[in-house]
Amino acid sequence: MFTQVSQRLLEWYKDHARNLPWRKENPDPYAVLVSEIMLQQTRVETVIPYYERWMNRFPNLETLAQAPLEEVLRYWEGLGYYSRARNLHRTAQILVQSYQGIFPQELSDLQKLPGIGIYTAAAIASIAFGQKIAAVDGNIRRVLSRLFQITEPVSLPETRDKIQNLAQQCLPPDKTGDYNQALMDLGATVCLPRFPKCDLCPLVQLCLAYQNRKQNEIPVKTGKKSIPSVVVTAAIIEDRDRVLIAQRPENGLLGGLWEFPGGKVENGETLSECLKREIFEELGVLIEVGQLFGVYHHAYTHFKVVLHAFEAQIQDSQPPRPIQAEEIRWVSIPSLQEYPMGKIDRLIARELVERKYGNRKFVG
DNA sequence: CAAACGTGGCG
DNA sequence: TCGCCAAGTTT
Repeated sequence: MFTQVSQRLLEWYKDHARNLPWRKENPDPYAVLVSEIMLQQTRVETVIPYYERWMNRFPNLETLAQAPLEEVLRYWEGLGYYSRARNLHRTAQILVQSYQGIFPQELSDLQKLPGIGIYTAAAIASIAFGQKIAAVDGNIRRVLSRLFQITEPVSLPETRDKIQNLAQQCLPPDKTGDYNQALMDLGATVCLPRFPKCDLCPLVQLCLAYQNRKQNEIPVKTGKKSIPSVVVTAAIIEDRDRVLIAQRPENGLLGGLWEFPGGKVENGETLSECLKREIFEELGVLIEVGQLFGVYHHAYTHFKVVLHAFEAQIQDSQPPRPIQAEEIRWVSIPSLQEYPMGKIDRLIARELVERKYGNRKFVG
């Protein structure tokens, strides 16, 4: 049965492999690394344009290692999970400085690099170096849980171990990179989360879930907790043609990105009181809160936010200083585009440009 | 080891 | 509007 799986899979892959920009006859380990990191928790269609721009600007380990982190984050902006970009940058520097720019081929060595966990290490080792290792991602967990009719929740560590072992048992003697990618492509194009296309599946005759008509009930997921909602304020503080932005601490949400300063509304506070308090705590200055600039809704992975942005002016003889921020800077409105930002702050920055200069230039 | 960590698309 | 999902890693 295990041999059948890989044989049918590899046969199917010859005709049905997706044509993706990072897939080459002899894959460049760097290209595999970049694509794998970008693809973590992120759709292929989203990644492709980012990958193309990235490889154009940072075509190899050396250019990435030498680039300033700020520019790296700017190229990553919009992809989310920004620690991936920082870790990828650090990994490039480590490989250049400590490995003479040559990738280690062993799973355990790869996994020591920042941002490279068990899946990514296995993907690089198999795809770029032909190592005999199963790389098991979300797609493959879905495919194999159906194929072997695994009814325990796939989120459980024991279940993951079980699936990892099954994937390893199905591993062919060679072409392990193709095997791993074939399983992923099957999951992405045929063995879909909802309404799998079993009539197109090369493994349908082997699939236990299909035989028992359970393909729509597997994989089993555990219920998720509901996520909280928070209200926050932000200040657009202008001084002549400059606006004040703050850089978030390196670790944590949107780490290292720039934003319009502000923070969470507390117990029974008005929006205006909140903003004055936050700016005093963060920047050490008193402000006057002006007109409402806009209200923005956004959903992160583990909470929702409603952000109220206000225009504001400093009413203080002291200049602002970075108390909680990594750094603060007065910048011209057009230069806002050079600073990496999260979704909401980028939207505010763009609206600021439009209101100042009309819908002509500088946008995007 | 459960929780933190982004964003866009879809029903 | 809303929940769920998508090539995981780190703490």
